[in-house]
Amino acid sequence: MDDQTRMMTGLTGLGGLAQADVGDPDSVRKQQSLGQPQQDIGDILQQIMAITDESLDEAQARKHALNCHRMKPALFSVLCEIKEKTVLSIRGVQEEDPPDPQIMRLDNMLLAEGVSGPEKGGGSAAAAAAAAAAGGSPTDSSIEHSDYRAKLAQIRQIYHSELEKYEQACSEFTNHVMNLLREQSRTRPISPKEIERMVAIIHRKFSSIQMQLKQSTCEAVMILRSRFLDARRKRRNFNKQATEVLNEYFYSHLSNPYPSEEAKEELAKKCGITVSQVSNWFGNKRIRYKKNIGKFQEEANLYAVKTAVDAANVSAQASQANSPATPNSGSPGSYSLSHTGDTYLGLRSLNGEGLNIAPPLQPQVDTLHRATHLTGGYEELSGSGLYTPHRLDANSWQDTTNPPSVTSPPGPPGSVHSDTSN
DNA sequence: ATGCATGATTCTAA
DNA sequence: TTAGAATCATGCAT
Repeated sequence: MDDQTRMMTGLTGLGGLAQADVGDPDSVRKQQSLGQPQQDIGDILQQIMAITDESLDEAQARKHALNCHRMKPALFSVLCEIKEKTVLSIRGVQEEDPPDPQIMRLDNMLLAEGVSGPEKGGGSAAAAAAAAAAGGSPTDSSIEHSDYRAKLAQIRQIYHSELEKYEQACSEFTNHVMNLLREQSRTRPISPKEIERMVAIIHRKFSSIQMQLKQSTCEAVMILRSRFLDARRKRRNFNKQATEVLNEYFYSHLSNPYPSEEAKEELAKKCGITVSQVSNWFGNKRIRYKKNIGKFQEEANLYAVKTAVDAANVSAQASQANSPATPNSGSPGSYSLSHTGDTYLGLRSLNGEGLNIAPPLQPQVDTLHRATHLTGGYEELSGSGLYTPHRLDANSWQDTTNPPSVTSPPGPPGSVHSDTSN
């Protein structure tokens, strides 16, 4: 502060000199003549030296005298006006900038991710949904989810503490500058508008720092998301029960393994997975089955027998109950929703003789048929009158590249069951 | 470490 | 939009 005061005093001293010269026609003339300027500069330097020799009290007194000069406010106000009209008006045009779209984007994103919003915001809910959609067993996903939330909370905490720091630093700096300018406004013309502008400039500088913080926070969240919620990374095998349910459906609908939306929903519910996962599973299953029927033969046999037994049990129960109701209603292996007729129609159209089977029975029939052929057993079932032992070549979905029927697999030795029914 | 199994994604065609 | 096909990335058994 001492230096400043001294400097200002020095400046006022110079100002005093200048003022002494103003309006003196002689001085102008003097400067025009050669040799005179050096003389003046010498004088000024001498005076400066004299100022530095002044005591602090003297300087203070001079400053005070200047501050109390009756013309000072008027003079400063005029000078401020001139300043406004010249320098500041040039800059003023570009100063009223609209809210930065970049920072708005970042804000929105942080809000969506639950970083900048309320504590238990939509971000974690979105994360939960994403984690659930990513699949895996519920336990696993909940573990992953809590881990994800912990990390997100960490990011959030860092973000907020940094933001607070920036805001504090910003307000501190602003206050400091404002005080400084107010102090200086006593010794040089500074309009309140100018202070305002200075504050705005400071805020802009700090907001650009804030943007960097927001940007890096967004990046951190993105990385976290991709690491924790990227489904590919998080692939978990479905549990045994789910796979069993899906396989059961697949092999019992082998002639047309395209579950309807309702069936998919039911399967998803049963397996504790999403509908899209069911779709993925069937997509993968169909293509892999088709590519290598031989490899899936054993599995097909297994599920065929299993479903056939179930079906037989259900039929037996139904007949025992002497009820005309649909035989598979309420059975664990039944998918009544899916029997909307597509398979049935397919069977009818492809089987020249026409089948006299009610649609809900078709899967069991399908399975029974296959079981009969594949295992060489269950002949008693095939002759039960429920089913006519013609191979129903309804599984045309396999036709494109491979021999069509499950009952006549191309590869495996030992299973030379040619489709005699054809 | 390696190879196979498997769920998910992406691209294409219908 | 959906299924098929290819591919990726991970899980798991060896």
